[in-house]
Amino acid sequence: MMRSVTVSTAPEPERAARSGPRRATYHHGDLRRALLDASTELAREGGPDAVVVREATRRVGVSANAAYRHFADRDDLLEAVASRAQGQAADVIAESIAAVPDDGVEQSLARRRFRAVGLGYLRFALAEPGLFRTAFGVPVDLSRSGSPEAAGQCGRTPFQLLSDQLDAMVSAGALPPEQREGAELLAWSAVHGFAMLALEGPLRGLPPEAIEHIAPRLVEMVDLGLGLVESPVAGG
Amino acid sequence: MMRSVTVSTAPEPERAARSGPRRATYHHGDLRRALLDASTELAREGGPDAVVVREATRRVGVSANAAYRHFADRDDLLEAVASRAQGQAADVIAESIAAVPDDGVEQSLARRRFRAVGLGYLRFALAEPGLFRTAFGVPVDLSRSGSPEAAGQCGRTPFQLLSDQLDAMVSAGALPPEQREGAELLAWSAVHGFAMLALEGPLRGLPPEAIEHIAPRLVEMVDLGLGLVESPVAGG
DNA sequence: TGTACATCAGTGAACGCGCGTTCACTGATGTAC
DNA sequence: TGTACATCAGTGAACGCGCGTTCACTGATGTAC
Repeated sequence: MMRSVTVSTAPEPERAARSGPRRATYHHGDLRRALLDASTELAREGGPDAVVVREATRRVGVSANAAYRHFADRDDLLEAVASRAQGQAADVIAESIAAVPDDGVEQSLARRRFRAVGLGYLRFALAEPGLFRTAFGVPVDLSRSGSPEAAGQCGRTPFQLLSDQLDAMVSAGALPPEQREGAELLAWSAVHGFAMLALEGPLRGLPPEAIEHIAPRLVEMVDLGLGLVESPVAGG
Repeated sequence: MMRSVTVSTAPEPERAARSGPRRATYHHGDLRRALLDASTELAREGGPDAVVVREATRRVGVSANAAYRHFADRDDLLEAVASRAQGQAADVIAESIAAVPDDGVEQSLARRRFRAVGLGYLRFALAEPGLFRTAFGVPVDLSRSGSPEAAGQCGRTPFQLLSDQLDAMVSAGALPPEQREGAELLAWSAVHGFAMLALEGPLRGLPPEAIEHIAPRLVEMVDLGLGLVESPVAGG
């Protein structure tokens, strides 16, 4: 249930311009987009470290310095790729939410949709490890987690989708309002940590079955634990 | 409560040999250890990527290739540093567990000790971000999470400490035995994810107060959620 | 205790790599008149 | 519709950097006799 996810790297009809290493015309036409496409593919293949100006320009068939007409520096390019990757994650999550069948019970529906956010997040992480690490591993602060650049075709960012479902949980009475604040971070931490441990951490060698077995337990733990959290405990 | 942690980088009395950039004698005496010390310091300052053979040898005052008498290659060195860093994490966690006061109620004690594992993990992560990322970000499989090299002075690895406390929870009746299997991964994921989001992910900008506020809620969520997890839900 | 010699643990120089970025440049485009 | 010219979007070459790693070497050490 967590394998066959297709994430289109370049949904735009711009591929023609990238087909050959040599362009017909001196001017490229849409170099910014082409570089972004190529860089996204690099991220997909090898994560954030694989986003390399020279390689991206090489793939597009353009001189290395041409990139600097469109991006201030490598970091600028990388951030653009990260935003895009977040958008793709958002679409997988949105799809996961939309796939939840409506059983007519509001509270149950809210719960299952909430869990679908986590499962979608993990599905994306495991299907596109490189993009995932680029989307959520590159240090970009929370403020950008709500910016339009990081939104998918669904119009929302992953963080927003999570917030939406938490709000819905409260509305449906599945989560006490006093537990709502900061709940994003608690939920996000759990799935993010699992993804990181499984992708580049000590769990890297874990067989896919084990991962698929754990994922639903993890989101269940969050779902159930979230509503029970009391006032912060002093000391530790 | 989560700030003043002192982690000694080189607990051994070998510092004398490293004092000057030039040794008195041609032979170093304990170059392997010295390189490990220097590399650990590099990791402490800049994470795994900062572990660089040339810089380590430079700091020790030895030619770059001398390192290859003691480590097969850079990766070999990095793995040794990662194991050491895991050991240091283990000691912080062990300390955190030991600091839990005994109130005479077995179940409560087990719970608070279990939470102390998570809080200790986060304390280490925030106090020593570079070492943390080296310890748990470098892809080393789970098998090594139980190896002696990754143990601290307390004799246990972080993973083992976590397992120990989960076992104690079951013994104390704080965790149903049928939920015990795989519980390490659920708990670990939550704190690991929070640490990663806060250290190099989108939460990087989060103020320390926010982090200290969330940490106890997070481990509480895990503690409470863990015991409630039912049989895996199909579909999603 | 003295010495020959194998072995160990360093050195210095170099290789090849790929990177980000800057420089002065030129070909293509589009707009004003 | 034709043309002059500013602007835009590329090029080619180069700089400087730091890295991991290998080579042939030599100084220091310790052991057998």
